[in-house]
Amino acid sequence: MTPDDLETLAQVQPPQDDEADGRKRRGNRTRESILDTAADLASIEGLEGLTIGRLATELGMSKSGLFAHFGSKEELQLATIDAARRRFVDNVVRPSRELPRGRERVERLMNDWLAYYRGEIFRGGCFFNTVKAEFDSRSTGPVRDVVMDDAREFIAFLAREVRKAQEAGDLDPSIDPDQLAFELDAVGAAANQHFQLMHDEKVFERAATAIRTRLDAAATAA
Amino acid sequence: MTPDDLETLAQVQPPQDDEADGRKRRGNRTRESILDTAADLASIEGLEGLTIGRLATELGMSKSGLFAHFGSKEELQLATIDAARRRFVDNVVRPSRELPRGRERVERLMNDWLAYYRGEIFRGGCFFNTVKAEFDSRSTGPVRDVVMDDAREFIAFLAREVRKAQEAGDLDPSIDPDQLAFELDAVGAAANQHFQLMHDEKVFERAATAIRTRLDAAATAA
DNA sequence: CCTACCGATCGGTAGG
DNA sequence: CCTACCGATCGGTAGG
Repeated sequence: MTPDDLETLAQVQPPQDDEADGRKRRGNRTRESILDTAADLASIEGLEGLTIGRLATELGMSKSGLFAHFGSKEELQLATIDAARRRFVDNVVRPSRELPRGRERVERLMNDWLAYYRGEIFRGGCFFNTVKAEFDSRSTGPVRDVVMDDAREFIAFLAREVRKAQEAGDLDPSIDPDQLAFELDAVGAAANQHFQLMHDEKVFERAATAIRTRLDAAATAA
Repeated sequence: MTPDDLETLAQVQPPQDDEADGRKRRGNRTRESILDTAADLASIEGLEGLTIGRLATELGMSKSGLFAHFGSKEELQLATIDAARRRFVDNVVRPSRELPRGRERVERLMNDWLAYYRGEIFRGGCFFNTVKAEFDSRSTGPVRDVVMDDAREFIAFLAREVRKAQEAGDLDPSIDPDQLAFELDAVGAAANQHFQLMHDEKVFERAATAIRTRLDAAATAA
């Protein structure tokens, strides 16, 4: 459909750094390290369980010193989601871009995704699975809306990659990309949750098997 | 393997009621209604987000009046899980018991499960999906342990039903029941989460399609 | 089942 | 980026 638009997934706002004295630069570096820690904490406790006091303690700074970087807890939550999205894109979305469109790229993407779960790129497992579950039944608000958009966007991204593999002649054009994307996403989320809950690495073999079976069934008899 | 042991899933402790004056009976009724409300709140906010103050307000009683029924927040959390398990068993596990073992029973089970999601039997969607995600990356403790055991037990229950369908000759004996159970569980959990997040009922058609495809592929060519 | 409390922590602010 | 605070709420207790 659209070209290789990982841009929609990676809305990176480059930190401003236009003052010569380096104070803003230092401030931005502090901000980034705050958000990295915040994303790790939130992957464990969620974005509500992420409290300013605990985050400040973890960083060895005062609550108000930390708070000065953000106007409110909601701003902190939204900035944390942005930082987490960058980490997700770097680890899961970007690497497979170097491969040509097709089944091979889809498989690489799935492998990177499972490796990201297994490697606990966030301290508490996938940040996005945690916050999706946290906000899925809460009333609307800016944070919930962003979480929902990201969830939707990732499945749409998977569906686009399936469609490209169909156009490349690797996958049967008659299958429904959205259906396959839903099933792939379900398997990945389940693998992350079971791994976090049971600490059993075998679940990744189960997930890989499920993904392979799904792609084999969708493959063109070439 | 074992017989129709839904007992392991439904460890119902019948309320004691041995005093003639009805005070205990009333107390137990109050306790049950507290736990029903607690399970609904926890399905939205999680078992940590379930605070004694909010629960008391919702029930129109004082914090300490409510607290008298439980010795600690942890006791309240564990009792809430018990109450939620009963509701889950009544709605998802029990109905299909009336069918003979086999593929038909598995399909009935899956249908009841999706109907339970769609019908929002808990106010915030499936209680167990919420608390699994909440506790999956937390450090061990009694609550996390029970949540993990329940998750494990449900997948094992699905696997047993698959095995019975194999023994009945409905499903190919060469397929791995644990693998199929993992995939069925993944699809169900994803359907619940997407429904809660996007409020789109179409996800249940996707889930039903995924389940049907999985069972068709596992069916014996009869 | 209640009122009345406890110390700790929450998000946030004043003022520097 | 700090100290020093605010009112609200947390889990829990004393005493009835």
